[in-house]
Amino acid sequence: MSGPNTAVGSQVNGGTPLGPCGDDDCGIRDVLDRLGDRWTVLVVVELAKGSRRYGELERAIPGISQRMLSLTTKRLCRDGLTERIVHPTLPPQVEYRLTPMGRSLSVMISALADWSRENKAAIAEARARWDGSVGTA
Amino acid sequence: MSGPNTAVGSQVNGGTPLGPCGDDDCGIRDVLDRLGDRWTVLVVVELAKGSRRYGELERAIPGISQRMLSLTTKRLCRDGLTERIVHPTLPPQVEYRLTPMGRSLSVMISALADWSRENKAAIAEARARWDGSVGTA
DNA sequence: CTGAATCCGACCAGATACTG
DNA sequence: CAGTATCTGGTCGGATTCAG
Repeated sequence: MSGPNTAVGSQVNGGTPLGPCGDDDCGIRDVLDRLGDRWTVLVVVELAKGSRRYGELERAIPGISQRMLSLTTKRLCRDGLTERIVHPTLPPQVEYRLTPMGRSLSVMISALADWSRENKAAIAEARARWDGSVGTA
Repeated sequence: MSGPNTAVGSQVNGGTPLGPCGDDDCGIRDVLDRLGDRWTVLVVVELAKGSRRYGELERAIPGISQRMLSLTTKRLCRDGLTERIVHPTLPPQVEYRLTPMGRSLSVMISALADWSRENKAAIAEARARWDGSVGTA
């Protein structure tokens, strides 16, 4: 997984050199603003397992408040990443599921999760080392 | 319900089914907390192009304050994603560069940037459609 | 059950001024 | 040039309450 690149001063991938727009961020922020919040990623991960109802999501994501779940699903729907299917039953049932675009995003998130797992220990170690040499003085 | 995931089996990727830990987020948050803030990603992207000095980063990332640049680089160093090389010259020069782990992260970010570019238009369109049907009434 | 609305605290981030 | 310290404000997120 480690970058096979040899030159530090060059790009790290061949497909997109991270900077085809020059100094611009090319809209990375657009995605990160969405992924940056506390819950969006977790909701996408849960929906990647299959369609879920409101209460199912609430129970599947410990700690999320109704407010944040509502806001998060609404934003995802707004951006075309999820669908909201209302079953006119009694009591009402609402089903959420990823759109094809949402599913493609979940692949990105999955890759990020892989990276996280692979490097979590190394990060924790580096952090401990830094804290030890700086904090203790 | 405790385990509704058993009968779903609709994962979107084969490598890692997004949920090998059951109900846990597997530390995705650890990465997202780092990537979530406004500047970390931009700094990593800039450093992916090559080593940079403090002032170079400041100029390359329009809008970043000295405070945030300082905090961001410090956090990246702490997590072992960047190195800080001090040249004992006059005036002092400090060079920042990605570590191998940082470079591997920049690959993830690059993939995310690719996704962003590919889907930005679709997101904007979906958002406009949603705003049009909901906001306008 | 599925939300929306409101209040409120916590944290992030910008501006500014100062130091080595 | 390369930071740090302090003040302040805007936004995110939680708890509660109300509604369809």
